[in-house]
Amino acid sequence: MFKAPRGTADTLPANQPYWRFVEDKATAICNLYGYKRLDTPAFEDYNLFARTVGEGTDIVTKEMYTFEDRSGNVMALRPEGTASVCRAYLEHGMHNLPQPVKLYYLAAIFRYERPQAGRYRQHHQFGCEAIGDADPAVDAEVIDLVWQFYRSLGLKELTLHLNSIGCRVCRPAYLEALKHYYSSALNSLCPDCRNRFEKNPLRLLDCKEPACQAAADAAPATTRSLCQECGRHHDRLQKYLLRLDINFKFNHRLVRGLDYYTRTVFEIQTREAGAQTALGGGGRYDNLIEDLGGKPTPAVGFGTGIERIIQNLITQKSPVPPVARPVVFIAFAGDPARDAAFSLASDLRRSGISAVATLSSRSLKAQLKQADASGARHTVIVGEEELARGIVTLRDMGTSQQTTIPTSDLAARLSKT
RNA sequence: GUGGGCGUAGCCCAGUGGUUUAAGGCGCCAGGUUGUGGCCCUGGAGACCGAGGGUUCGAAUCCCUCCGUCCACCCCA
Repeated sequence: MFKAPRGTADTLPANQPYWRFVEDKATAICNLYGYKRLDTPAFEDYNLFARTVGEGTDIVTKEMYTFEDRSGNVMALRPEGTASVCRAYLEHGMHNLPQPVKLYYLAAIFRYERPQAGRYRQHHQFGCEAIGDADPAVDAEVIDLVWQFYRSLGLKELTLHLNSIGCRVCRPAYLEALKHYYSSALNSLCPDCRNRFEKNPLRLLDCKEPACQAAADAAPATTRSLCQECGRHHDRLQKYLLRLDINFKFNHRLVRGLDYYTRTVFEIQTREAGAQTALGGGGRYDNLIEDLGGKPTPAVGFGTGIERIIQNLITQKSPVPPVARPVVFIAFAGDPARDAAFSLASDLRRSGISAVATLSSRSLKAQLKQADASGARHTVIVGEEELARGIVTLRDMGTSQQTTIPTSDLAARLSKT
């Protein structure tokens, strides 16, 4: 028997209400904030991701689905959303539009990981990008958008973590200071951290090893080494967040795992859902567009995981809108009426009334049972007697009240309910 | 990639001192009402007990390997 590939899942009808709910809220919030939808291909040139996410990152080195197509082009399934959006921005000359260009996506994301609670090989993200404006008010708006999105879903116990990791001007000096701080304690660090010390010192701060926690906690904060511009940006962003009444927790150890971030980085964390506390995150990436061959273009955005949101909704027992139910179920009494019932269902649908009918020969009892399970508010019963008189029996499934009405009045009657 | 738990019908699961028609519940189908649902009763279908190999007279049950799944690390959504 075939099974869904490891780390992937079917979204069954029973779970669709959650997906519909989350996607509808995402769409609504984007309409509210003036973000336009952009869909991009599920795979891109390998180098698009390698260059932006970072050659040395875990995502690129061991998590990307990389393959050669039949012409020998090296491609990769998208492991994140931002690079594709930036590629599309450049490809379609969106710098000619009023800036910032505000875009959102709902897309499948692929990473070859060992699955566990809240972590899959194919997951889905809702993300927004505001490209072409360096003002911290844009950072604030993006954070506000995702925060209000979570609120509209009814998510509770969320914490916004905020940090600034500087820019090309001030980060080199900070990294030197960080390495200087760590250099004396190298032997007490975990092997990963010793490796990070050489390859990506910023990630030293992110280590979860208990032995390294103390060192990371006491490490110099990025914000202490920010250049004047970055410092001012960071301060102004915080003022905007206060103005928006959004609480945040300053977290000097928040650095994020993608190389393209500059200045603002943030993450929204939740208590629920096991070890996966990150519901969403993002930040500013002022060099990314330029690195892809465009003019220097500042930008900021976020991505949030839909599976993790749904997991939270479920553990929180949040109610979600139910799926649509049929208005009417068509049953027949006795085989001679089957064809009439079949046609009646079709006629009702052509009038825009959602109708479900029994298609094969079954007892009326079985049909009523199906009608009950379908959730239909009414059941129409057509039998030989009704056929002869040009009427149908209309049963209200809630009250069990039955009436007979002329078949010709049925559509009008059902439209009213 | 590393470590641990678990794999019995669509779902939840009993059975792991070796010999069973592999039990039960939900769901499904049918009947109890030859034109009527949600409750109840009765019956039925549905499992080569994750896969392969081994030990044995005999394995769902013991051993090995693999696969899958879950949880955690790593990393992230």
